[in-house]
Amino acid sequence: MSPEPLTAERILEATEEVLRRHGPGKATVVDVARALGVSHGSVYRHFGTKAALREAVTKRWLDRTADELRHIAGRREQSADGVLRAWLAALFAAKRQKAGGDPELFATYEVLLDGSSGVVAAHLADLVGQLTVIVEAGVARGEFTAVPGGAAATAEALFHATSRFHDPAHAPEWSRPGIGDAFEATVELLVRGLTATAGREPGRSRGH
Amino acid sequence: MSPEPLTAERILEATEEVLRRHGPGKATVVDVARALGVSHGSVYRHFGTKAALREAVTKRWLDRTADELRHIAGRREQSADGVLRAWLAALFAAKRQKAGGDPELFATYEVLLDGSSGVVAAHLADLVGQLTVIVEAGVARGEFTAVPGGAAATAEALFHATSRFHDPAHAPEWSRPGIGDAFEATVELLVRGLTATAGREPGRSRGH
DNA sequence: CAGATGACATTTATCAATTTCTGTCAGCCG
DNA sequence: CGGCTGACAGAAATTGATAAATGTCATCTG
Repeated sequence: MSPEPLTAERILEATEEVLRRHGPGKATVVDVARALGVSHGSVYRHFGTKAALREAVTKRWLDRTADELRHIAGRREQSADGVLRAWLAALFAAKRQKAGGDPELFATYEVLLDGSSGVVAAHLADLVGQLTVIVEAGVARGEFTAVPGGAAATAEALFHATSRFHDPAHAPEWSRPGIGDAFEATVELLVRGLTATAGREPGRSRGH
Repeated sequence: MSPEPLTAERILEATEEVLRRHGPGKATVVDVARALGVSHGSVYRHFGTKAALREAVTKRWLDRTADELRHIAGRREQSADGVLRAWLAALFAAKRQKAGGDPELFATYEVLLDGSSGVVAAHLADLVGQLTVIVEAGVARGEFTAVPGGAAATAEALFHATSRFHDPAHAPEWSRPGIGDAFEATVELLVRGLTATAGREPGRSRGH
């Protein structure tokens, strides 16, 4: 009655399916076990806790996006400006697609996200790391000027400055009409800031 | 037994006090009435609904910050760069102070905020309006270059790009050690983008 | 004996009964 | 007569008893 061996991978697939069917609130590990035709005790052999199972399935979901972006960040044949724009656009597009394509599943993962802070932190660190690579490449070419604090601080600033276009908390805005223009405007402003002439005095005039 | 006439203002003060005492979940309009020594029917004479009362008290709270900032936005004796930096720093400082000074009360208003979407929208529009004034002044002086879309679109981009430092959703991060540097880095990047040489080609190189 | 099972204790969710709160309004009071 | 009251109906929150889920582990099975 067990055609294939019970592997972590199969459990994760079944979990995704159960989550898609029942939603985050009503998906139990008994449901997952039933979908696989095994007892729930067997699931606990692979994932010691329900939270661990949810985190694993969340990680998988996040990694899919991160891997998609990684190869853009690695491009060297293009101007840093172009790579940065492409990467940010791809990030926005990926998130928008996930939110717009299957809203219920997206809502499910939104719930899962704030139960797996460690996984999310790692994901965000990964993305900021990719941005850091892009910024460093741009600085090396003399195209970009990093802010005081270096490429890592610059990447973090870029990431947070664009959070309206990738943070799930802002997902409701992504279907608004002017959002594409707002994205363009923000990216334009940030790219201008990065490509500002290096020799110029950064302007540290204090506020009051 | 009624020393002063029952005015909307007195009700709002009592409501703030009750909210501070009981928190948003357990603050009832009967509590507010009792604090004022009147029946709850009298409160309903001034605020037709509990939601209206909560919105009014929320508006008061938000307006305090907005008014503080308004006079900074109006400064003309200073460089636009300086005004912008001062305004953003004041916004961040005000929010940080509210969140750090009385965390429980801040949490209370956080709950209130997502029950009064209209009031919040108006508040955000007000702040973006102030930023627009600053950007317009900078453009008029030849200090700033707006992004395609004009001063309003630029102001909106600035506002969203700095949301990590004023959106209550990010309040937990405001007590982290490096947050001041992160703020400086972000503002630096944005100001550079605004003050970028007007003659330069904005760089519309497409991603892929 | 590696891997799965299902009975079990403990925690967490569900549901209906009961209480409390919101919002209205006819009447009271100064 | 303008402003306040308090009894009331319907809506929402609380409670406590019941059911279901999580996580453990001695036992079984191939």
